[in-house]
Amino acid sequence: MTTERYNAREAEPRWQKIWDERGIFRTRNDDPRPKYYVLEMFPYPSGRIHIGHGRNYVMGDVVARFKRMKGFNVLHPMGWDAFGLPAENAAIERKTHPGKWTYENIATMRDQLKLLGLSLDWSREIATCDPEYYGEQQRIFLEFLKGGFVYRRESEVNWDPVDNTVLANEQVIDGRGWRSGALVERRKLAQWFFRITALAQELLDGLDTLDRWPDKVRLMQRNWIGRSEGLHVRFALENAPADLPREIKVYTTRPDTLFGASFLALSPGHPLTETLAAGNPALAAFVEECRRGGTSTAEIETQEKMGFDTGLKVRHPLGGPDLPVYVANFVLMEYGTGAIFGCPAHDQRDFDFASKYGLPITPVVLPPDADPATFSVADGPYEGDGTLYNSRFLDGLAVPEAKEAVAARLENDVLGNAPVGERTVNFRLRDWGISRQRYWGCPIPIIHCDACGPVPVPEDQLPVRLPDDVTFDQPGNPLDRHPTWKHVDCPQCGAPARRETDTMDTFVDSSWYFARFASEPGTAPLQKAAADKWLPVDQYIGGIEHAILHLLYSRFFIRTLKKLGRVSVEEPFAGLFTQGMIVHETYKDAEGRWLFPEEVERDAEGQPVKVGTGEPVTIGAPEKMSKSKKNVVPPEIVADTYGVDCARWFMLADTPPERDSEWTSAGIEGAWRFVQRIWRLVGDALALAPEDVARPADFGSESIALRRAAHKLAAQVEDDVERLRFNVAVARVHSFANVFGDALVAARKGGDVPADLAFALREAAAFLVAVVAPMVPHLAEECWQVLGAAGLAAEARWPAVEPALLAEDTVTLPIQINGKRRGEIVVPKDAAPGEVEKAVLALDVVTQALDGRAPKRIIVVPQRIVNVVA
RNA sequence: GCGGGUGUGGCGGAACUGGUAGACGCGACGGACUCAAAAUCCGUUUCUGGUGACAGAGUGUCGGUUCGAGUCCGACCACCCGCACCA
Repeated sequence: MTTERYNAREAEPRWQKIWDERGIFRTRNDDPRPKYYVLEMFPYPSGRIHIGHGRNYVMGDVVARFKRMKGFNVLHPMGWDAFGLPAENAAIERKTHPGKWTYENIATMRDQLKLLGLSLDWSREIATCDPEYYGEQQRIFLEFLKGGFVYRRESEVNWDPVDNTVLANEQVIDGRGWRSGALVERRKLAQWFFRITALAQELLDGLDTLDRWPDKVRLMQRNWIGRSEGLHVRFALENAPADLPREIKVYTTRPDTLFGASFLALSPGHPLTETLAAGNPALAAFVEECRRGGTSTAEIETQEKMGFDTGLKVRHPLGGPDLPVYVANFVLMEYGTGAIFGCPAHDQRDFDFASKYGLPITPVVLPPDADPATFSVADGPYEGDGTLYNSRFLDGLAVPEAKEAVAARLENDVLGNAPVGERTVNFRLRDWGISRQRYWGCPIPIIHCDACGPVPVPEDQLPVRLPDDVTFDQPGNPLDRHPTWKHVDCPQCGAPARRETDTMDTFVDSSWYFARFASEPGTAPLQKAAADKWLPVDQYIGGIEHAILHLLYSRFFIRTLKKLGRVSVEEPFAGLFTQGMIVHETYKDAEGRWLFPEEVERDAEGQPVKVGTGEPVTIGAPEKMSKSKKNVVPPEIVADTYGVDCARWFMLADTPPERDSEWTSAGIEGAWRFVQRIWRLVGDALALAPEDVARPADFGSESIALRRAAHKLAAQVEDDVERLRFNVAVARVHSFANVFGDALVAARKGGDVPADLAFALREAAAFLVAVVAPMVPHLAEECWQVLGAAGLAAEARWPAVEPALLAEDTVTLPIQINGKRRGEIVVPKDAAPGEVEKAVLALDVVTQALDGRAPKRIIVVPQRIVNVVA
């Protein structure tokens, strides 16, 4: 059989052009079919993509194409997360404009994505740096402001004193500015915040409804939100001067350990600390020392507990001894009330602190089965459950009961004119600071007036556009030093005022873009009807690195938009999938310089050497593809040598999609062989059954066997793709190809092909092509055409499976003797267990094993297995 | 430190709610076709012993539940990820 090779390089652009010309991936909102919204996290236009970026787009594309075949009206859009710092860096380094750089990158990357043959509706493409998009975002900001979801307060930033600029956290390396190398300072600036904490409980509860999210991501969000239940306890200050407050409020989740308290500690940022420090240079110096303490994780981890005794004392609320008040470096201002009581016997941090400063360590919780006479915490605190002792009225109570007893008691005690204790729910989640002292972002639509304060930009003046005439030759924010941009009159009183020069965190841009895709091109960016039609996204696909921030912010955004009546859904993403990365070996030459994969070849002995020079090359472990390590594969090279269908097939095969997958030349060659094999199988089938045949009434056994395999394939792959188990789907296609290939060999040997077999062969070919169409769409079109099928494979329906062909009438049961497999037996599918038992006992292996004795027991699991216990 | 996950041939990995471990692919080896090569096709490929039919062992380690465990339970080891002084 001679069939010409499938020429991907020629076919792929041809079919892409046809798809494009016929606009078959354009989605209409008035299409009456049920909707399905597939979305891959949109990319940042950083320059060029490599093949590693392609994996999630290909996965999403398989889902999109599959769902179209299943009869859904599919929305599968693409856009650009186009604001952000790299554009400003590029502007500085290349003396270009961030917008120009960004749009050039978008053009390049759009072409690269198109090369992959993705079934995207490009008519809905957006870039977040488009004034139409960010103008709507400014409108949303003002609505949030009106609704009480935005506020302004002082907050610390990283300040580079040499470059005179604010640094993002990732620009601070070992406490120094990444560009200047100067020691970074903490400075307070007035900044805008989204009140995400107001929705903390809702966002937590909502996780329970997201049953198509990975448990891992839900857990990460749950921990991030960090709900805890505890008590606010007000401690009365004993010997405080008149100008100080009368009390200190602490938050605790362990009120049961109150009798074990030996000190109170304030955060260095606590208002009382600041008041005290104002009159106490030694304390002021201590606070300063705490503040200098590094911000990096390693530094915090190793930082020693430090305290400063204020000399103040507080009264114990339950009548215990008075407690000293310290300022301590390990107490966070941002969590709880910024003040704690320390119980060294039952908390590691308090234990460390008390040990260092010689404070009493009194155990009050006795572990189960411990002897109160001998139990000691000298070696370390006990943080587990147990029974209270050394605790007066709490003695003998279990920890939860003791918590309850203290809460009940303190709620009724009064200090001043309020209860001493108050039950509180606390969250780790902080409000979302969105102010960025940057140019390339969405301007915050506010005008600052000396008389009126911050005033919203009036609706008819939106969008507040970024000025184009900016320079990056000096440090700092170009918006701030622009000669005219920020000087405007106050919309309220008309007096000269200043624009807000901060722009929004780019996480704001990505918190609603999926809603923008819902409205048709050329219409308002956020339309309720359109958003309600399409949201939530049915299948969202992206990297695990966005498990918390992007996904949590988007959830917050959609919930808030719902409260403001802009959308009707509460959750943006009904289904979430986090795909693994593509990794690749790394190569270094003798001087330790990184090499591109195409610069490396194998010499006669199979040793890796540098192309041309033959010098030896060291191969490093597979790592995430990255420009800096040069272990990248450009999509163009793959497309030219093998075709993108091979790349798509490779990215779906073998490795489960949630795991990292290694790109290898052997792997892509295997994909290439299989793509050719499908083409050959279809050609061979057509050679044997050139004419379209009507469905015969009866089928011979070979035809039935082949049809069974084909129908089973369609049913199984459907199930696999629904569950995003692409690697398993690929394996099933391979298996079927083996069965199909055998059937073709047999048919060729058999001489004339009868009508029933001809039908079965053509059907098998059509099923195979349809089933692989979502994965290798160009090849599928080519096969579809030679099969003479109507229309495009991209518009075909998923094969209709005949249930009768899936049902087997006999079943092969393995026979175990004492749990070891010793044979098998073929029985009718619905054979009665008694019948099976009788047949099994007659088997040679069984009679030999029993040797005349009666079996102790026989377990017959219908349609599964038989186990004879001898 | 806390939380979560993973561990199966030379490699990537299959195995539905406890029921034939190793599907499928890669690699390797042998063979066919060919003047030769490429391509393609066929066969073998968990380990150990045996020419062989076959026997034994085997899913990180140790133990348990069960007629039966990769799957469930307990303890441990290794690696990966997230959070990290959150009171």
